[in-house]
Amino acid sequence: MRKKGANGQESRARLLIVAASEFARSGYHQTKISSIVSRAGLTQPSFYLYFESKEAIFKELVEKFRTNLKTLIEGSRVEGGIDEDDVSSRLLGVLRELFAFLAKDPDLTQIGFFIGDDSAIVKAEMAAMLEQYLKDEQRDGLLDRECDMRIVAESLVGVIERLTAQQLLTEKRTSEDLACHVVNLFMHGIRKDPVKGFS
Amino acid sequence: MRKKGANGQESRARLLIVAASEFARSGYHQTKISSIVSRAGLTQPSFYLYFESKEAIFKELVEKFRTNLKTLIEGSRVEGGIDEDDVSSRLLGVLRELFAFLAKDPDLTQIGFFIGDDSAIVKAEMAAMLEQYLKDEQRDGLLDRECDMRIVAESLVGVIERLTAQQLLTEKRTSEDLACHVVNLFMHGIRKDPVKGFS
Amino acid sequence: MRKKGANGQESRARLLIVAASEFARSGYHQTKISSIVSRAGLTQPSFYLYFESKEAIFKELVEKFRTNLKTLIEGSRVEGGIDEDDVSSRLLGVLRELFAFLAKDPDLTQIGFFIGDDSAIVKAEMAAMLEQYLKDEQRDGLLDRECDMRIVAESLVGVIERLTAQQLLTEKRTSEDLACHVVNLFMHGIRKDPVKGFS
Amino acid sequence: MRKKGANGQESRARLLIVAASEFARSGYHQTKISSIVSRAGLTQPSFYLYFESKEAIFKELVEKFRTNLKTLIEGSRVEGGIDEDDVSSRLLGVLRELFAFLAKDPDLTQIGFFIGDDSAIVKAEMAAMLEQYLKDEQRDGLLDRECDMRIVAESLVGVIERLTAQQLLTEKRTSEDLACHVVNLFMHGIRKDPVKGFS
DNA sequence: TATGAATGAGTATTCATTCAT
DNA sequence: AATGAATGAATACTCATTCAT
Repeated sequence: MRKKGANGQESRARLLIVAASEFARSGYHQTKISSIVSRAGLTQPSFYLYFESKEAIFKELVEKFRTNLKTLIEGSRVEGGIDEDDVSSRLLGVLRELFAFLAKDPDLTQIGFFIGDDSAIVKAEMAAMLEQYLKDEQRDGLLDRECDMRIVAESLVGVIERLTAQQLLTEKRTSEDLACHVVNLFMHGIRKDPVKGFS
Repeated sequence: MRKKGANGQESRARLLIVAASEFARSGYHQTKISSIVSRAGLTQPSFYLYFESKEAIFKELVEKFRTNLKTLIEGSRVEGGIDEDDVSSRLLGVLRELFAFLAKDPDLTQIGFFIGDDSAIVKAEMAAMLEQYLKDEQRDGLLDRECDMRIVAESLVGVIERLTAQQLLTEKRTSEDLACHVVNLFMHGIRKDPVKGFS
Repeated sequence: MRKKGANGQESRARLLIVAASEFARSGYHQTKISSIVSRAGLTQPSFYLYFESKEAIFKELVEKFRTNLKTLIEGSRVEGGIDEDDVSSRLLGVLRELFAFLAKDPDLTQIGFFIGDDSAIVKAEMAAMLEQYLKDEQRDGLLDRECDMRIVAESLVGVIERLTAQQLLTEKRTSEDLACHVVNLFMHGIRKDPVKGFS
Repeated sequence: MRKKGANGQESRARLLIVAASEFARSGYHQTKISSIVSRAGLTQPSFYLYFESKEAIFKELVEKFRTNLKTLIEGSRVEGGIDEDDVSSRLLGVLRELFAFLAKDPDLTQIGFFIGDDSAIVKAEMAAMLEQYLKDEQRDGLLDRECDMRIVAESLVGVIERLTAQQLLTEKRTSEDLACHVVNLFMHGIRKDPVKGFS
């Protein structure tokens, strides 16, 4: 039987969870230490037992998001893309994983992908990664030679960004669902009568 | 001969311009009244001669953006879409106008489209408008029946959002250029060998 | 007719005076901004209208003391020492001026000579100055060749320091009085039967 | 074999030593309990096992200094002054002992003689003691009748104070050396051609 | 039209100290 | 003898806003 808060790591974890929720809802500046600690059942000085400053806990959350994302990307390079023998399937795999990742911890996604100052960097890295992927497929003759993959990659990031915020985090659509739609859109466009692969 | 700053409307206008620039660069909370007035060559009390509060001037800027946008959209319904007899051309017209609008006053775009709390509403309205347009074309048999135009419209907004922030406001690409690329992407996708109309 | 506090420079001056008094009585860390402003009839934010920080106002006071002292020393080199034709008289002149200076603004003396981190430097400079003066007189054959003027100068500073704190600032003795005693002590010592010049 | 720190008296002693070092270096207010205990290899609650408060441990150190000093003075009355048959030798003995005492435990000297609020009292007592001694010699006709021994004693304390801080604690001079210089200075002054006894 | 002067309300951070184990 | 966890109380500093002129 354990006393309330007798375990420091538990308190630290609670603070992280509550802080993520507060930052996600109100942003960095609006979020006050006092509300974090009160929701975590602690007092202000206790906060400084576990984190150097407000900035420190925020950075830790951002870093957590970025690390998770990096892990995902590195893992998917090896595993995700290779076993599929079809361009669309490969792209679908990539997007499915991305959306699934972004849906897993909404607060963290909000912070790392939308609120944090680093979110611009995160998206730039994501764009660069996608651009590389698209150019590889293009070089293999599997995608349209005429396309400017720079623009396509940026567009893809924009789509992911918006659908995540509007459909995924609001739970209107599943990551599976969104991935399919985006692949179709990007592969065939919306002209009449295209040959469909997924729907 | 007029005393320095003796014209109130001039001071008010200067404050609006400087405030737009500050808000665009630093966001709402980071921007201090003190820096706005000092850049405008006034003192703090003078600010309150023209605006009720910090929030008021910000809202006025946001409102200006929204009004401009509404004007654009209403104007383009009558004029823009009708004279073209080709779907792609019509979409191109719409996007060209949108990007041109977003490029015209970068500070205002930053505020109304990215910073303000209302930017979510603006984008939602834009998505709704585009969805309606796309559904109209779809009903006329000019676009793929299978497409979920809700998702397509949201994606289009995402693309506009990101390309505006990354390419348009940074002056890497022109609005014309971006409009072409987006139309191609959305009309044909990136599959190999699509029939192109614009590039 | 002037409203209370309508003059900014007056408020600033009042803050400086009150702060000097508080710092002198309680030291740097014990002195709170809140007590300074309340004694000056202002509120906390007003303090920051005139001074960057608590450290800044303290430094300004220290600097004021050091500047005053420097002015005194430079002035006395030209004027004070030259017209007297007797070693004792010259030393008396120097000490009289020093004590008079230290007695003039007790709070400032307390801060610059005893409390501030720089007080060590001030005293070291004073010791160096005195050492130079003594060595000059010694070179001219007017003081004992055997004396280590380094030690004498340090001792003199120690004496000034203590007599200032114990006798001068407590108003038990005048600067005139103290200067005489110190000159006698340093010139003749306390042995029986020395030839006296001042008493 | 003894467990690490299992001996309470050892921990207490360690705390005293570390605290003395910290207080001496940084002063009372700058010194934090947290740094004392961490340097002593303990935790904060353990501190309160041995001392009531921060003030308590500081006072204990001050008291230790004062007790040591009192012991010295009482001892020297009996021993130091009597066997010498020369005024200068007796004063030399007193100063030698004082400087030696002040040099023995620099941290403690720093605290008891310079930092603690009581240091003023300590010095006042020292001044009183010296004044008494000087007046005794004066009454016996061994020192100049004209001298105000109050001032001389205060001066002596000032000299001791400064030379201790500048020369003794910085190890530039030995206590023996300083005692000689001070005796010479106070006995003969710095006039040309005095009869010397020590140099 | 403009401003010099002033402030109310708020917020992150620090540190000595204690409780339960 | 020792500690992990927690806190009460205090303080420097910021900023939007107002008053009297």
